[in-house]
Amino acid sequence: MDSTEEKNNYKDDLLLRMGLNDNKAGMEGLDKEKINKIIMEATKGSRFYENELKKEKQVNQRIENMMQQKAQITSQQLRKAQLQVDRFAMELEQSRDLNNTIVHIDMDAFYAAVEMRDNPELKDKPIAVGSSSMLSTSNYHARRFGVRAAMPGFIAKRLCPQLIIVPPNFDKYRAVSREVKEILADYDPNFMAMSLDEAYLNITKHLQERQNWPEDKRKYFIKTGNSLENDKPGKEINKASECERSMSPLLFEDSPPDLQPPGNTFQVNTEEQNNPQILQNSVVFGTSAEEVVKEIRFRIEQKTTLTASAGIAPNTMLAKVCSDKNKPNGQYQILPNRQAVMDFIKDLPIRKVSGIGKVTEKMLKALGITTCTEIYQQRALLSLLFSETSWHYFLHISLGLGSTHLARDAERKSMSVERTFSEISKAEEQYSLCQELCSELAQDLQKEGLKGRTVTIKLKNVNFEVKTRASTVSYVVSTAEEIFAIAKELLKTEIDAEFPQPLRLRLMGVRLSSFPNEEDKKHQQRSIIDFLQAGNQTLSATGCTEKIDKDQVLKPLEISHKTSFFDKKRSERKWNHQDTLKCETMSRQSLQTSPSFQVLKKKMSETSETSENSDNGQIFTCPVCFREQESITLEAFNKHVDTCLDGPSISEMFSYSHASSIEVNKKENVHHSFSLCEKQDYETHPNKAESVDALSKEECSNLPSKSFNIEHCHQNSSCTVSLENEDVGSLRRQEPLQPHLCEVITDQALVCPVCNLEQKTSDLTLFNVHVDVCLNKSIIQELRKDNQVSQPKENTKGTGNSGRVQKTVTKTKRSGLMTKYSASKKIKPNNPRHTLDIFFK
DNA sequence: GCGGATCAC
DNA sequence: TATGGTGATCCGC
Repeated sequence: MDSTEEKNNYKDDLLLRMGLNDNKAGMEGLDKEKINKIIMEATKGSRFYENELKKEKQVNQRIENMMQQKAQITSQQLRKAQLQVDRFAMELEQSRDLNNTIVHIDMDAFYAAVEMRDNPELKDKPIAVGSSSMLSTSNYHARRFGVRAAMPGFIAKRLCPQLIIVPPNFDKYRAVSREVKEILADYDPNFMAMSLDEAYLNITKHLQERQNWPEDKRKYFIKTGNSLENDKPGKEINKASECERSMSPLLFEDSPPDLQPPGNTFQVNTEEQNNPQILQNSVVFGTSAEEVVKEIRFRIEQKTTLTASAGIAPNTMLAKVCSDKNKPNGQYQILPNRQAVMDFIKDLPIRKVSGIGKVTEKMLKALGITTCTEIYQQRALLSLLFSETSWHYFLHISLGLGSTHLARDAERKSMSVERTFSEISKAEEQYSLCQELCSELAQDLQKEGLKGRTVTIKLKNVNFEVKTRASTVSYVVSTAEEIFAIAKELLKTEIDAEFPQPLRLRLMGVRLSSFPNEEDKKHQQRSIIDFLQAGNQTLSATGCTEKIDKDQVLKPLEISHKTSFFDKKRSERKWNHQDTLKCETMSRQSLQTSPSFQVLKKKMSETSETSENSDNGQIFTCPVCFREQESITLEAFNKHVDTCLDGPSISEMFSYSHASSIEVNKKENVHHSFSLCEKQDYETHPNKAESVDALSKEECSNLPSKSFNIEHCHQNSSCTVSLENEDVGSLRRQEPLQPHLCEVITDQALVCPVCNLEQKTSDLTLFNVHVDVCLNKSIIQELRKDNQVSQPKENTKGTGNSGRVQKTVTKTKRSGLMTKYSASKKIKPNNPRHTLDIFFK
């Protein structure tokens, strides 16, 4: 969103009593005091407020610590630091690069502006986009009442009872954004979009080329209607212009007139003011950077009827600050010479700089620093009080330095889903919710073909306290079931830790990270060959040799060369399935010989030789699921193959949810991860979307689609599911999430060698995941105790943790572990995404 | 690698 | 009645 005003949201005013806000209270609006009073009344005593106070105290503590540290600094240390910092500053100065022209474009009150454009009724009214619980943005009219982005709608309503809150239409914003993007690409095909309404351009090259452009190429006709396209230079457009400014749906009365750029009405440059004929209905833009940006803004407004603000400077940091200076509907340039830069920087409040937030501002303020000049004056001190990264950053700012090139879109590092809801305290509902989030995440991951090794859950309780818990495994995961298997364990730990009190949650999130990087991927390519060469031994260890030959393993590879990404994914899944079927009859390994135990033993003893195996660190491709396995050891790889053969989480889902099926409310239990059956059913019977676990055994077998048969069901939820031949075909066509056949043996009790607890699950995958997670936990605990990881885990567990283990057992017995998967509470779609960056990618 | 914090949008 | 979702990064373990 735009403007630094919004950065200083009401909380700052309220809790931190920050400096002046540039709210120009008109007759119609409210003054600052009134605004604060109303906000305070609405917020005081709330859990949210209490948490804000708590956070504020933490920040104050941090500042106090810093001040103590400062007090201990000797003048000698300071002098020494001064020399060091100045040396670095000198280097920075020498590397100063003023040769690039960077532009930052920022749409004015974007979402609100779009809504006003498309609904004239809203034009003269205060509006905001969002919901009663959170606003994304407000128009300038509403801002006069103190209504800001990131403010809950219900408080905004108290500030401004006439406020109209419009629910967001992201599809529309994306479409408008795309139009803007098309224009931007003309000036820099590699422009960098920060969100739907913000982007950086490097127009250096464009400027060079433009110097030789004839006037014709810089000429645009003015239109006032919006029916015709006016996006190409020299194209004739409809009727003559009225004042362009009136086209804007925004109200700009509070925009400082002296700051309006001279070309605000696009009155063009002097050259063609001499040509009245052209002035009638067209404009010619000059060749300077300023003219280019005017042209961009002109074209944006012509095309979308929306206004943008812009900043022009030698680097991104400055350009960003500039675009805020003459907002809305204005632009500002810092000329590319050192003096101009330093003049601009001189009194610039540090808070205006992107990257300096509320907390940093407050910390620096405690050191008497509010402007960039003051940063420079205190540079030696800062180098002693802050990390190297931080003081380097501060020094850059104080010298007016920033990026002079736009970074290529970096590879994604994580993907997540989170949701806020009204309180959920029942464990079953929490698991169920977690499962849904995992499904959503898996869908998103699939769209980008991502797999990762670290699963993180995020929990926020009703007091707004946030916790994250992560677990990293040695293999990549991507399906809902795989992710949930890990997330569930993390959640369980938290639930258990709070027992007998419930976790009272208001938000839950799931994130996947540790995606293999390019290096890893190359490695994987090689490893396929390695696998084929060395694979026979590997396979024989799993007893799979005779089932899979090299041709079969090669198939997906060949396909991948010829077909699209999605086709490739599809075929991978087909192959997964076929391979699984081939291995279906394979005899199960007994737990004792299961490779996961070998890995476990090795990890536990951790004695000396990390690698007696020559395959250490190699990456294999699993012959069953055909996913690359970045295994540390052959055993780990074997373990994976093992679990793959065991067929993962469908069975787990089934056993997990089926136990509760009797009590489950069918209607609400709409989309659990029982994708095999559910999806099948979905295709042919769209309105019969109840998940299978909501149905009894009899109902199951009576399902019209007959996608599966349950051969037997114990009371303790053990089921054996088999697919008939024709169903296999249809499943393949439909790309099931988990194309594994599954068989569940429940009578066998598995005892985790780490926590010593009996695991009620019979699914080996699930069990292995548990052991994995458990092991991670215990290693961490071990490390925290500052011990060498050498004692057997049983001992470890016996000491500090026994109480909790016991408790867990109790709880496990109580709930039978087969936690009910009743439907989660209806989640209020409180606030949809604000920014969907995928659009620009 | 983990978890809390900060920041941007 | 009621205070968001996504992604990145940094720091101190």
